[in-house]
Amino acid sequence: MSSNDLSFAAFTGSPGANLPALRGHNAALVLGLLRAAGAEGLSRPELAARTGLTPQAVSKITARLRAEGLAAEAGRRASTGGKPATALRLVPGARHAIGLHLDRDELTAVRTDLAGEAVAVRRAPLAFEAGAEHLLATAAREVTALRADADGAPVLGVGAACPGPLDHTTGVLHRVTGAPRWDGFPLRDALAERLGLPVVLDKDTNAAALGLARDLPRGAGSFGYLHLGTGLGAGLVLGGSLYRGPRTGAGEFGHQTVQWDGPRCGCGRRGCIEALCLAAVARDDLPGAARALGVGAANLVELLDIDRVLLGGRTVLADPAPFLDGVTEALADRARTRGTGTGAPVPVALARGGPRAVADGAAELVLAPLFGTRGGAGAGGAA
Amino acid sequence: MSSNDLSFAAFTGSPGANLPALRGHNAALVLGLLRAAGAEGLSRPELAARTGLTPQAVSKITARLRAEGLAAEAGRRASTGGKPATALRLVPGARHAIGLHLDRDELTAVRTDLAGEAVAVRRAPLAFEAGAEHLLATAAREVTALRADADGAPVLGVGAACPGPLDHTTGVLHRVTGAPRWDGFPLRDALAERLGLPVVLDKDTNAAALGLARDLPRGAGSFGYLHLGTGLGAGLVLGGSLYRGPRTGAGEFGHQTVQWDGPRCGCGRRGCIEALCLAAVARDDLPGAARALGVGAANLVELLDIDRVLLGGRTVLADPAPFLDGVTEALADRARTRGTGTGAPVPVALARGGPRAVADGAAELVLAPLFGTRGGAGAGGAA
DNA sequence: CCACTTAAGCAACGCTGTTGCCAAAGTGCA
DNA sequence: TGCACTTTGGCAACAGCGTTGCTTAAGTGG
Repeated sequence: MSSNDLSFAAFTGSPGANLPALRGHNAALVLGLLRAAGAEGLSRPELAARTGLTPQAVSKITARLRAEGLAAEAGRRASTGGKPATALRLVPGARHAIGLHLDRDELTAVRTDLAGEAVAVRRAPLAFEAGAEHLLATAAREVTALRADADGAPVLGVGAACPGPLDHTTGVLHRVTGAPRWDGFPLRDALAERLGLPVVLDKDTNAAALGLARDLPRGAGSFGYLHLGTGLGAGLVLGGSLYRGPRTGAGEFGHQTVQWDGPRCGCGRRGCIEALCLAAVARDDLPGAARALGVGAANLVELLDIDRVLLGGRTVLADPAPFLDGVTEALADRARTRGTGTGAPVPVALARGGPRAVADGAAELVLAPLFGTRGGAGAGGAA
Repeated sequence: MSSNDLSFAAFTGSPGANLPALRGHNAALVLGLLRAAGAEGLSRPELAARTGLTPQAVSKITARLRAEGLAAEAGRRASTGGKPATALRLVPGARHAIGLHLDRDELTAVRTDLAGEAVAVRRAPLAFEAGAEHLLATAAREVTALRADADGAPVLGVGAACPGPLDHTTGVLHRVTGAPRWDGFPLRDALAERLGLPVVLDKDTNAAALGLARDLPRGAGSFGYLHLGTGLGAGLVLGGSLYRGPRTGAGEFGHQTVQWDGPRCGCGRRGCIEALCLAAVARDDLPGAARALGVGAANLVELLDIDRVLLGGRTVLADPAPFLDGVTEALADRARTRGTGTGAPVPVALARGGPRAVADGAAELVLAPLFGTRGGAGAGGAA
């Protein structure tokens, strides 16, 4: 449909690889390294060393990227005994992406550059339960406003994030809690038609985790993003890429049992971490809520050998300290008693982006394919 | 080191892809499809459809595979209105692999063909705590015996599986429970030198899970393999490939908290699922043990959106029915209360292979790279 | 018997990264 | 100041990948 001449969607779809796929893979790889390097950029020899490609291949690839306007030269490096190298950097403004966070009561829309930095932000009230027309109209209005300011740089597409459950691959909503009429609604296609742009849909927690994964080295590193808002969910980044599970159902962190003879949860079972956590929040016992969260975080770290735990969501952002302390303590306790690996406890931090983490991450749904960041091992096929 | 002329380790190491990597990728892909197709094989047009490659490319690739002796023609298909297609199949006997299960009190060694089917099995008593020389000597004796019977087909290497924790990437053991002297021992390299073959080392649960992953369609499908023996561990297959975590620490299923005010576990914390489960086994309350296992399985399914749960390990194999029933019931209960996705409960089954599951899987550690089966997203890099 | 369909290989081709070579542009020692 | 050395990076020729175009083989069906 849309005029996206960047055919970088390497190794997508069918598993067989041909020359265009090879080219796209390497181009995305180089572009991803340039993005991670930031304004200082990377020299051709450095790119060659990191990719394993020959310097000559890197020269050809970067020449193509420069011709497309995606990369540019950025000064010279100090000499190391020979001709000084030319640094190459990403041209962030060459393309833009739009991220939409469709929350229950508010829409947040951002326009970001290629680096993923937000260059424009808009907010609007939203009543998710009010139905499709209201949502589509609001989204269209905000996206149009964001596009009006763009300085000619093409907008690649729109990433949309909303509370789950939903199916990322088809872009269809399932039973959104508190809004049963949305069940089965093809939100992705509806948005794409209304906005006239390609749309990618995902859960809010997944989008946020994908955005946070920008800080990781390529293809490595893992973390769990725990999101405590009106509910409790998680986004999992394993081996450098977002793990969605076959039905976009991964990250249902809130209904794990941590006290099997505990109080009954809304879901019908007992001792769910979400019930324990939210009950503590309701009685203003934030350390208690953090303890419950910490038990779940420890289970997560233990099961998936995760490097890092990041916290976010409205409830956490309103008063981060007790949550950070409580979860840190739970993981330190785990490190003391078990001491797997180095014995150093897994670090806990507040997720970058604050209240904009989900919207920023939603834009990343569009950008990630350009940089070869696999946003989802396990799409789960038929047959 | 060893003369492995099959350079199919495509896209290994450095992320940059070149023509040999492309070729290796496609060759492994085709070989993997042929393996999955079994004795009936697959025709060239079918391979083309499944890979997305052109029929001509498939012809070239399969011609190379036939020249190497890895594939062969296998009769004709019925005509569909034109020239009948020729079926191609894997030649299972073209190469062999050896799998070693180094358990605390017993060694199981298998020699398998390319299809992963065991063609020879040996067992020997083993005292893991007796130290390196005893272990290496026993392993060398059994491997030599297995190789003696091989009918000239090259043995690609040895996969070795033992109780964790250990580091798959370096092949070094950590603190094996009950045998502290093993801490830091480079078992993989010691075995490789003694046996004169390439060796891959992994946790027993990971090996078993990798072996079981053979039954999945390529690149899709996920399951958790729960192994209840002297301890309780798990192997995770996500998106069709084994997930080890950055430090080979994933799958530490036993020390997840499911009753945070429960009885104290050997690890120092409270309410670990392993403690609850083994205590129930000790008092011959298998349904109780199964219930504890079921709670953990439900947490796992919920968190990772897993397709299937497989059970194994000595304790389960000794009397499978109560465990299958208990875990099935726990997952059915979860499906009733939550009903994520289709609402159908996640199926539970006994892991294929029985007492040989780990040894068979260990051989798969050697075979998997030939077929492009990614045995471990997230090897975790430095920097 | 002949038109049609499907399978599979040969030959030419475009394009990938690679290799060999050389000019450019620095450093560092005499 | 000058010369040897190192490093960068482009040009040109090349090997090898899957692709395209065409031909032959081998069936089905009216």
